[in-house]
Amino acid sequence: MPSSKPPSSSASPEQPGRPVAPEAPELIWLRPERTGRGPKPAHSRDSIAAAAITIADAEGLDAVSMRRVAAALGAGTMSLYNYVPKKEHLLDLMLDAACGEYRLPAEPSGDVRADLTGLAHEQLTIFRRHPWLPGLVIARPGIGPNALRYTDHFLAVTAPTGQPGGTRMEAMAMFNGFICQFAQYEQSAAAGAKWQAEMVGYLTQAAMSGAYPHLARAFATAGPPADPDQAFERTLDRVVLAILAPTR
Amino acid sequence: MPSSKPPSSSASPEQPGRPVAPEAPELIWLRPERTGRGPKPAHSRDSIAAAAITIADAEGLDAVSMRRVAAALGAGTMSLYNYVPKKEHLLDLMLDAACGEYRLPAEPSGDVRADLTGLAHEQLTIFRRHPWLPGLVIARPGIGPNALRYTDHFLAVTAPTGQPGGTRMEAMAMFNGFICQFAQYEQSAAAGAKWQAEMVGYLTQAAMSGAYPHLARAFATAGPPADPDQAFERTLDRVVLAILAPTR
DNA sequence: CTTCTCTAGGTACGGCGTACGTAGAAGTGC
DNA sequence: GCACTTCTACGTACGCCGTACCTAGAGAAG
Repeated sequence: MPSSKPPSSSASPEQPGRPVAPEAPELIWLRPERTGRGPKPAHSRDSIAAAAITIADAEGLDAVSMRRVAAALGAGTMSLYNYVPKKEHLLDLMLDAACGEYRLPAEPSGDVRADLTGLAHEQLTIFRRHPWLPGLVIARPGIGPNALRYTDHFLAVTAPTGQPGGTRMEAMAMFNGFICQFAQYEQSAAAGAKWQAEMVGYLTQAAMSGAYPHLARAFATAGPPADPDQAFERTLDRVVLAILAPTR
Repeated sequence: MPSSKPPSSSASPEQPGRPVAPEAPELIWLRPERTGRGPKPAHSRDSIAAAAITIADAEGLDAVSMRRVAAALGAGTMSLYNYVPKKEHLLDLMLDAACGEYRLPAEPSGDVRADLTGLAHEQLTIFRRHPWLPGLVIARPGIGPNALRYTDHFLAVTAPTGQPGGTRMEAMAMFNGFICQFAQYEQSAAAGAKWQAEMVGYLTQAAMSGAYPHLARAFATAGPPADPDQAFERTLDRVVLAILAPTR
């Protein structure tokens, strides 16, 4: 990072007499964390993200409110807005901080299939540690420095396929989407036995009603509830296969 | 639907002297819409869902609040709670009502690949009509009668693969997940030119910083912005391929 | 007819995101 | 050194949210 200025925005000349903020960028990653003027901030983006993640891990994403996070930091509610102009940005910080937990090898091994499988397991591990994370990954682009490091790694891993960059980005979206979905399914399964039982009862009733013959057959021919880990491996295999397949 | 009672819940004998609700089911589809006693309701689940969908289409899912929906129906806020015990259930109704928009052929053609491709396009069309829908589909199981009709159809379409029911359900999750993700990406792209420009600027800056060499190379070798429709077809092809592939 | 259940709807509570204003700390330019 | 500028901290307040709880009254069941 040689220059501290965001590349000088040559588009709007900016009248010199107007000291007002030129238009603060919407993207939090374009806002400098510190400008150097004024009193030293008592907190950092990292500590804020860490506090928010602690709350989310313990009580879910809904429990993460500006008030809660500020209180956890020992700050006044509105002080938080000096660091995080909108709550949306707080989620961005959480997402990127979580992406910082990836343990990525410096170089891909060259075995694309093995690298992707390993990456998927790493991702699932992190998702299990932070149950709220899949929801964020699905909802937001994921663009902070740590997320970019992940993206870069994925591109490195898939480079041997010879596919163009855009295609590999699409593949990454598919890959991430699958893992998010699996993690969320796993959570909802673990969530409530009572709710689960209710749903199973409802579904079998629906299947037996005759209105959904194929669903009924699928239920009838289903064996034991199927090990989730096996289902993950099985479907991951197919996703990787789709990624490795040559583009039509 | 021969019996109006949810299959008699043989588990809890239910003391006859207690007139209190036995434990209302959490699942809205297990609650009868009408019991027959008392005054006739002024609204129906369908009309409520329709009102909510109208609001969501026009102003986004965040604009759908119990107050807004009730007002749109000309009802008092709290009256809505007679039909929809929790807001969560309102979302369930919306999701299922939207699933009712599928135009599904009575029988699959037998060409699995063609059927899946057609289904994907139908789904994308509906998602484009209801931008809030992918978010719901990703977040919730989708279990109402119309959603089950969709599930049944998917199982029918994929029956010729000879895969067991569970595997085909996993395939459906992958299939839906991909289309949701694409639809959401499409929306965010269409959302704001200014935000878009900001992000492109940030990303190119990041790529040029040297910290993300593979990302930089992908940027450098990228041609024109790539037609989204083509990207959809391309990735859909791979998803279908993954679905058709034999399980390891 | 009596009784009991259901519906409509108002009021109120606690929590949310955040606009706005004030007070004071820490750098900058003369 | 000093005024000026710019930043931080934080309290107050507004409008919205989901929804618990309560009162009336409609209408089927006995």
